[in-house]
Formats: sequence, C-alpha cells, structure tokens
Amino acid sequence: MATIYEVSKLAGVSLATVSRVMNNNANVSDATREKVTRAMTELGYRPNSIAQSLASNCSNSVGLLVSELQGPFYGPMMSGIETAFRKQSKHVIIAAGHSDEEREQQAIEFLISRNCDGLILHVEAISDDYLIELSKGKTPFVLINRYIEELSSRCIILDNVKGGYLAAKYVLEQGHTDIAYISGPLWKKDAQDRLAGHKQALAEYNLNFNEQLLYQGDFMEDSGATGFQHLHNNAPQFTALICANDEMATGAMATAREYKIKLPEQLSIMGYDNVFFTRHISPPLSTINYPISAMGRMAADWVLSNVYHKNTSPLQTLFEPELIIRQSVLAIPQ
Amino acid sequence: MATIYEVSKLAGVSLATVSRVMNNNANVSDATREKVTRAMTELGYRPNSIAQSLASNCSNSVGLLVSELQGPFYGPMMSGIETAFRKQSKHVIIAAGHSDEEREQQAIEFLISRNCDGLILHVEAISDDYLIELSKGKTPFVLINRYIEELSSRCIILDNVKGGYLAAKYVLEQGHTDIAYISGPLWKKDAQDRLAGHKQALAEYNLNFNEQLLYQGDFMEDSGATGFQHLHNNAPQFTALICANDEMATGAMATAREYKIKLPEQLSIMGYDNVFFTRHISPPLSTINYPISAMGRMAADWVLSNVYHKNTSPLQTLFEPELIIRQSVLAIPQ
DNA sequence: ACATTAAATGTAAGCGCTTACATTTATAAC
DNA sequence: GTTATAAATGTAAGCGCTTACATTTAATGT
Repeated sequence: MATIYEVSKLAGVSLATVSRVMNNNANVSDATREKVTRAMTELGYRPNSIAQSLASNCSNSVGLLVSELQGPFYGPMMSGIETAFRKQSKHVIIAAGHSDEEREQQAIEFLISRNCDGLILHVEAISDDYLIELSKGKTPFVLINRYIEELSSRCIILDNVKGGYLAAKYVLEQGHTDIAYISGPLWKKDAQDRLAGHKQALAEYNLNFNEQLLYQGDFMEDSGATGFQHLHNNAPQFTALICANDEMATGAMATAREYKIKLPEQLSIMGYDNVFFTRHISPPLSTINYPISAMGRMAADWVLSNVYHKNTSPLQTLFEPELIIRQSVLAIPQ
Repeated sequence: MATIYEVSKLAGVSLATVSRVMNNNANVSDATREKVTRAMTELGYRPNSIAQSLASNCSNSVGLLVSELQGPFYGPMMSGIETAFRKQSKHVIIAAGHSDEEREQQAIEFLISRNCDGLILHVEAISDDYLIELSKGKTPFVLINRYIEELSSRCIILDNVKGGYLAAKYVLEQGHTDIAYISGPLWKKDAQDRLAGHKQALAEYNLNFNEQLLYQGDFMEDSGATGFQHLHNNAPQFTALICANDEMATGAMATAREYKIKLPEQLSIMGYDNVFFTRHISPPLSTINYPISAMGRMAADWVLSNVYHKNTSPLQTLFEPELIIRQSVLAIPQ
C-alpha cells in the first residue's frame, strides 16, 4: 500500500502538499493539485485513516451501541442511523451490549478508545451514574430510548407512559374491563412507563389494577407464551390482553391458539412497537407505533450537529407514540 | 485522557515496560507489573487503540459489509458474527452496501483503509473481477452468499439450486402441475440458482417451464404483491405459487387475500429463507431453511482462523438448504 | 570471586499522517 | 525596479503506541 510519502516523491512535492490536496484544504495551485492527483491514482493510493485519525484526533467515525443486532426493533434503528451518516461520509462502528452491564460498559470503553468522535447509545443495564460520569468525558454521546434528568438534552425518547395509556384506553373504549397485562422486565424504565400509562388509563375508567392480571415478561416472544399460559391458568377471567411489545403479543397469540381460543373473538390482543411483521400475523395486530427509524435518524442528526457542527433540521428529543388500529381487538357487545 | 507516557512517568519505568505489561508479553517482574498496573488504574488509563493499530499494524477489528442493516435476513447474520468475535475480543466495523456497486466498492475501500485485519463481505453488485483483484491485496476476506470459482475456498454459500429444487419438488409431490414462480432479480446469482433448481424439478416431472408463469421480482415484499397481481391478471391459471424468498411470498399472500382468494385452499404458497416471522403469518408459510446465522458464525470462524490464527472448529463452506413444511401448501385432491 | 547466561528494563526509531510555522514564489502597488 | 502583501510550498514536530536492539541487573556455575 502506497503511503503519502511515495505520492509526494512521485509528484515531486512535499508531504504537506499531498496532505493538502487530500483534505482539499488550503491554497494549492491547480497545477500541483493536478500533479498530485495523478500520482495518487497512478499508485492506487488510499489514505490510511488510522494514521489520519491519530494525527488529526478525529476519526470520522461514530460508535453505535445497541442491545442486539437482530430483531425488528434494532434493524430499522441502525438503518436510519447508517443512512444519515453515510450521506455525510461518516462511518459507524457497531457493538452489541446484550442488556448486560459489563458488556455494555466494555463496549463503550472500546468505542471511546477507538477514537469515535461521538457515540449513539442504546443501553439498558448500565447505571445512570456511569452515564453522567461519562458525560463529563470528552466523547459526546446521545442516548436513545432512555431518559436521565441530568442529561435530558441528549435523550431521544418515546413517551412510553402515553403509549401505555393509549393502548389501554383504546381497549377500554371497546368495552373491555377485564384486561390482563404482560409487561416487560420492570427494572427497565420503558417497561415501567408503559405499565404506568396502562394503570393511568384504568384509573380514568375507575378500574382497579388487579395484580393477578399482571405477568412480568422480558420483551421476548417466549415470555409472551409463558405469560399467557400463566395468566390463563392462574388469573381470573379476562377478555383482553395487552402486551408491552409486539413480540410478546405474538408469543401469547400462538399459545392462545394452542388452547383453542379464537382470536380475536374470544380474546382481544394489543401489542406495542408496531414492528414490521405485525400486519402480517393473524389477526393483524393492533398496536402502538414506535417511530424507531426516525429516532435513529434524529440521534444521527444530534451527532452531526453537536460533534461535526453540521446544519441539520431542528433536533427533537421527545417522540409521540400513536395508536395503530388493526383487527386484533374486538368491541365487547353491549 | 492519560497516555502511556504519563503512566510510565508515574510508575517510574520506561514506555516500553508499560507497553509490555499492557500486552502482557515479555518478561516483566511481578513488582514492576504491579507498579504499572497501579499507575494505570490511578490515572484511569485506557490504551488508545488507534495508536496501537498504527504502530502494530493490527487493528483487532474486522469489517463487515452487508447489503442492508435491517430485515430478518441480515440481523441473524450480523448477530452470529458479532457473537463469535466478541468472544475473542475482536471488534466489528459495519457498513451497508445497498446492493449498489459504487457503494459496495466505497465501503470496501473504507474498511480496508480503516486497517481492518479481515473482511466479511456480503456483496451483490460488485463484479467478480473486482473481488479477484481484491484477493491479491493484503487484506484477507471471506464472501458470504456468493460463489466465485477462483475464490472458492473463501466462499460461504448455500446450495441454492438444491433449495429451489426442494421447494418445487415438494409442491409437485402435492400434485400441483400449474405452478407460478416469482423470482428474485435474475442478475443475482442466488436468484438464478433458485430458479434453476425450480426448473430442474419441473423437468424431473416432465413438465415444461412456462415463461408466462414467471415474474421477476426484486426480493422485496412489494414485488411479491405486484408479482402476484401481474400473474393473476396475465398468466394462465395456477394452483401454486412459489416465491424466491419469504418476503415476496408475504407480499403475494397479502395481495391474494385482497383478491378474495382463500389461502391455502385456492392457492398454495411456498417461500424461501425461513425468516423468523414465517411461522407467524397465516397460514404459516412452508419454506426452505437458510441457516444464515450459522453461516455468519462460520464466516467469523474463517477470519479467526485465517487472520488471527486461532483454532476453530473445522471450516465448512457449503451449507445445505432444508425443506420446512408448514401449512401454506395444500395437496391437490386426486 | 568472577565469568557466563538469562531475565528485566531502557532507548530510540518508526507507523502514516496533520499542521504550526518558516520559507519561497507570484502578484500588485507605487 | 522596489517593496509590501498574499499565495503556494516546504520543514519538522508530534499524535500514542510497538518493537528491535542495547544495556543493566540478577541468577547460576565453578
């Protein structure tokens, strides 16, 4: 691999001049620019961005930490982010934290030591304190799907209380009063919030929240299945089941069918996230829209604006959930 | 951020010694190792891996180029890869090529200039020649889902001809003789192969392949929808539709329903890939399994073995498709 | 006690770039 | 034709590490 030195040699100029034409920075005469360019193509020269990075202290790369690389939720998020950066020729280094504190921390350390200019973090297990401490460091970062009071300007979040509220309210409007709920793991803030919104809607309808109708899942499909099973066997009768995300709803539906329960006639089901496949399952799942791709793009814009000082459309941190009505919830006949 | 210099100062040793304890390489006495470690934690020292990279000419990171970051196909692949590398504390830099020649090429250049020690490439648009040329360079790479004769030992592929064959054979066994086919874009090798397998099965049943029953899609859901529409309006009657992947099958199914066609009673449908949501749609889709996650792990193993000289389980390049029978194909009554 | 050898540590030259500063060359003003 | 000024180019230091080689220190044998 040719180095800048060889190019300068061939072109008959100094290192600095070659560097200048690369970064088409300063004043270089057309003639020399031409010479240098020619030499570069002749040698098939490709700048070594590691070296650039070290010298300039700017890597043109941003770190992206997500919980998982697969699944209908993170895909669109990553994609939104990559697209935004690609347009500005920034590059993304990716890591998965697997909702595990140590792994998340490790990943952050790596991304920082890797000279990322900025970070986009979707972390779940790491403590607020760690992040607040991190914010005092020199690598700027933005948080997706997590709210920390002290860091509020860099938290891109969905109003999950409202989402939980919307889901429950819709089901209540259809006349249901016996509503089971499969939550996410309640140590996660979003799981808490969704449940809080749920309770709020119940309260508005003067309904008490019955703990027996609650099952705590883990946002994965299987826990929807076991959750349904548990509720079916142990809880009082219910005519509707609200799940804190679509994947658990999917699991619950599959299991309900195994119990020969007709959907949606005998049981209404509500999801959350509006993951892409919800409209393909049967019955098509009513759910709450989570504009994750847009939020990913917004996170990228945050970095573009705060780190690279590019002009972007105005930054927005709070996103609104939206009710998506399909066919999995039936009205109770009066 | 503290540098190695400050650590050496604090510990009262030379740069080299600090470097040695970092890479716990050479002979360092326990006493000095202790001193240095203490100094490191005291300063909160974190090695700058950019600098390490430049000096050692090894970045401990591998580049991963996929067509898209989202979708049920790439997610499991990326995940398999990340997991394998994480265990060996290698890191992955990701890029999306979007099936576009220029973007794929750009991405490869970036990954190389970024000093990736090795590359895992899922490319579609770039030419064989380019890749063959690339293989002469110093950055080793492995190809997923693409076969090039000259590079055969580094091509991790599925036997797509066989997959196409299995799908068609199964449908034929159910008594169908009028079978429509929605292919992938035929400039892609895998699309060609699947179709070839399809034709081969037809031939075994002494059936001619009818061009009118073929629609060329692009592997995306929408093209399944328009494909169905086209076939429904222009093609002769058919009792089964085989799609070259699950997403097109999904699109076709949705549209078929809009035409009030009962599935699977009036039309049998067959997919390909066994993407995770196929079992949730209705009717659950019969399809061909594509062990993409395993193939991702294998690609990672290839790099681990060929680049980092780690011992891995034996490398395998050819993977076998498998018929997955669910409920979307019905036997024709005799 | 002294040579011989091995272990521990230090020295300094890069890795391929960027960039402040110095120097040269061209342009303009008189 | 001089200067003054701006534009173009060159020089060299340094980014934070690794590593070949040189040097010092400790361990061993006689």
